[in-house]
Amino acid sequence: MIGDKGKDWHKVMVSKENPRPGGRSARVQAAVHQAVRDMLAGMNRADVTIPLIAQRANVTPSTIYRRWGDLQELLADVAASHLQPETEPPKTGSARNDLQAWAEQYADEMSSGAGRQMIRDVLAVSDSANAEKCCIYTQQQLRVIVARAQERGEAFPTLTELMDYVVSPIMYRILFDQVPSNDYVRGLVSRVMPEKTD
Amino acid sequence: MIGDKGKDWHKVMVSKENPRPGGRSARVQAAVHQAVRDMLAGMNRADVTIPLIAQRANVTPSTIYRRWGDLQELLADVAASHLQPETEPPKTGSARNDLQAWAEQYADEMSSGAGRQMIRDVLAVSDSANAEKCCIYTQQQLRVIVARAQERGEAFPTLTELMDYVVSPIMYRILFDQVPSNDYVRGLVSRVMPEKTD
DNA sequence: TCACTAACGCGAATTATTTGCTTTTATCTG
DNA sequence: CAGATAAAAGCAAATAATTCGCGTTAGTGA
Repeated sequence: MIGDKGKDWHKVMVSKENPRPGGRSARVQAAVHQAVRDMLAGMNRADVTIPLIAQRANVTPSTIYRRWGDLQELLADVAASHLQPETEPPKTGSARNDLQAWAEQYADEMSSGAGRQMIRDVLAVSDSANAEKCCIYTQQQLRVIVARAQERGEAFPTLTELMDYVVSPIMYRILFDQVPSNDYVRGLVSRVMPEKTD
Repeated sequence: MIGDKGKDWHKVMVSKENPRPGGRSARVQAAVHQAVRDMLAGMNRADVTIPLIAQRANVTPSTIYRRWGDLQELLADVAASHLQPETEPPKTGSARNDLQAWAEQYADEMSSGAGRQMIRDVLAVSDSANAEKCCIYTQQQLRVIVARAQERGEAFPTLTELMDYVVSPIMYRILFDQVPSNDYVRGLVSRVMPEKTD
């Protein structure tokens, strides 16, 4: 039947999400997220409070408290949803170049003031669900590059090796040390690639 | 002159510390830190508030607000001061074993509930001074091991390699992924050591 | 269309935070 | 070893954030 009038496709689609994702609830979530992003961009972090966010989102503070609990959790939620990459790693000539380009961009994004802060926000919450999400996003990106290499028959590190020897050092430096330079990132890539002229 | 009665040696010693570290100020700091540790150990994290800490430390809340600003900064301060190792890495037979033993213990400590939480506390604050402290502590430990290897003339990775390929992957997993197993840590150590029977 | 209820809004009660002022006491000077 | 000085602590009132009970709105399923 063509005009099936599907009566419950969305019920299935979102079955694992919030029990009542329709209309208003979704609007509130969007408005609150947007308000947080705007305020984070335009003012001192310490001045961002839940009452202010609520005002800007045209929502009652108690709504935010009931849905998110406290500011930290809200910030972590917003940060995690922005750490999700929206595009695949760009294709270059080779898998190796794909990796290098991806790693440099990853390091750049995460090193920026906004990126660093988002990571901190995600990690600040004791429930590590958001942190794991970030890890999974990264792995998804890398899996694409690994798959391309396989298709072409190029020798390539495993996903685990990439996480351990490229992603981890970048993230450690961003969090604990000074931000990684492009040269540093290129060095990490060289280290995990099978011998090559470089 | 022997009984020099040095009148300002301590002024020099602590010149980079708080401007007034003597007596009362130090007592307050100790009492507050102790109160935080006790409460963190014995109750739900979400129930730890500054007024409660103040009560337990026999101090006025405003004292804490004035010195530390907010709960996050206080927790970060307490966590950082406990992340400082108090002993040198234990000596085993070889530098390689020193490294392996140290890495396993490091991973264990940091993976524990308390350890993870301390790291999160340290990272949660935007001023990254505490985070850098942690990094420096780790490097100090590793430098001892590297120096021992040099003394004995053993081939050994550089400090940078150890940070990038042993410490970073451990920390990444603790923060974003599942906690590293002992086998995993041993694998990391094998990877950075010059070819060996393993 | 109607019943049902999750999620929101409202406002009062509670709790945390800020702030101006006073008091204590570490540190410096003579 | 007295003062003198001022940093840090205490106190309490004012402000702001958070919680909570209860009534209302509006997705959802029949």
